[in-house]
Amino acid sequence: MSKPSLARGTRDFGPEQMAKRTFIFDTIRRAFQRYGFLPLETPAFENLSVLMGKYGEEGDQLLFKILNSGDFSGKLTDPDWNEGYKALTGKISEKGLRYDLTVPFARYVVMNRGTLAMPFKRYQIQPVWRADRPQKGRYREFYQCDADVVGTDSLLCEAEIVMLLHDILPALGIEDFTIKINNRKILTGIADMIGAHGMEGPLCVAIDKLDKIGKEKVEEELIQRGFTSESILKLEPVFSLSDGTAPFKELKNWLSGSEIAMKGIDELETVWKLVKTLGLENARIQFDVTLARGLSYYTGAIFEVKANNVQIGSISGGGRYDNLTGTFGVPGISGVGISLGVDRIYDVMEELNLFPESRKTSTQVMISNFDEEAFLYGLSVLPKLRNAGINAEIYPDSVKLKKQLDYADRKNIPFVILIGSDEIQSGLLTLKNMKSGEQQKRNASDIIALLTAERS
RNA sequence: GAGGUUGUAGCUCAGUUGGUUAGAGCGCCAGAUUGUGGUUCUGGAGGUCGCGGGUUCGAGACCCGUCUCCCUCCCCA
Repeated sequence: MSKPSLARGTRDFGPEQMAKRTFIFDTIRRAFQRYGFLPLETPAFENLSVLMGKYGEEGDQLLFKILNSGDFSGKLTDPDWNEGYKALTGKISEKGLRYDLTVPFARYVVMNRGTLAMPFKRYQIQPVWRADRPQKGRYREFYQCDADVVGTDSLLCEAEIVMLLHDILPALGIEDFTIKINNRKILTGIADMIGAHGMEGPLCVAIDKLDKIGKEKVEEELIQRGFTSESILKLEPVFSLSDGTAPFKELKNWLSGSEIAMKGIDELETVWKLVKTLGLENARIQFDVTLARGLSYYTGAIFEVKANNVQIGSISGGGRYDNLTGTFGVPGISGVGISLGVDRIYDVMEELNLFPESRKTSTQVMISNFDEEAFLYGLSVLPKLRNAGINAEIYPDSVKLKKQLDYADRKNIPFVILIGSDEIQSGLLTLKNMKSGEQQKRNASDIIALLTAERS
């Protein structure tokens, strides 16, 4: 016999936590549906050929791989063992747990492109798995809520994502948040402008840390990553720009020589305009050149949402990807989407005390079980309550009333029906209000009417 | 994957330089109360001290390994 334990980075969710999580899921799902997204679910695991190479090298490493079933090592030869673990992995594992919902979605779109009404809008709420080291707000199994549109380049999609976030987060009580937006094309243009063509990857990683470690440290890191001091000098405008409120003009002057950067700026300006046209006042959107995060497949807009005044990383992220389906052989389908992290939103709401006070119980009334005769009588009342739409249960054992009331108390059941010989004889049951302690004698249909009224 | 930190009852934690039988609060169970929960009082149960090895006459404490929690880096929801 061994002590039970949870796998690293995983958690159980008890009834109380589930009530809160369900509240989040329901709020998000309702919003997704209101914007015309349709539901989709995909398998927990996929063939590794689908997942590998989509998230960069780092991502490949964080994929949970599933060992082939059966005699996975039978066909291995001595050279296989000496080729290193990466080559070996390919020979003993063909499947992996999904790392996000976007790539499985792209796979689905490619496999079903003939039958989908394009542009196709889908939402998907499922867990994903990542084999990284757990930390605050970071788990190895967590839920993502994704909404994506594929099959259109329209920047309305980006604007709608902004709207969607402005619907969902306040509905959850998160009023103080910032949607940071950047565009991959601008980053590409910057890399070109400073004479570091194709190096936007490392550039992004370093720049992204600006607000965390400061300008000097960023410059140090850039040198370490192989940028020339000349390039870094040319990068100067980025630092002065980063906290401006309407930096597009400056940015245009600086990057006028880069066609691709100008296109990126233009795209962002359009998004800003569309958001305004959609009637959103005081949008919590902020352009941030230093926002460089994003999985390797992003090509246009990049989003990241931060809840302010909390010690938790971003609660949402997303962006536009032009060639994700291309990696499955079907190019030319552009997509854009957003992903909300339920587990982090939960942590934020917990930290800010934002969960509405909800009834911790689902049972509204419990019938006591005094003795055999009363039990049988109770069984005849129970279905009447349930048929009337009242959540009801009967205590299953004939034990001391004290114990039964204690159970009701602990389960936060607001009403108890006491049935004994008196009640059976008169047909008037004792309805006890557990909060006030008061009791009244009523017949079954009166009780149903009372409880129904109580519920609303 | 690199570095740091933590682990003692169901929970939160004490436990002296290594020394008898490892403690407290809360919770749990039972009784006070044979038809009445929360409050109170009384009593009780509950520990391979994360796991494995080592040092020692003797280890919860010291050493090594390992797992886990939390944190920093990397990266991300």
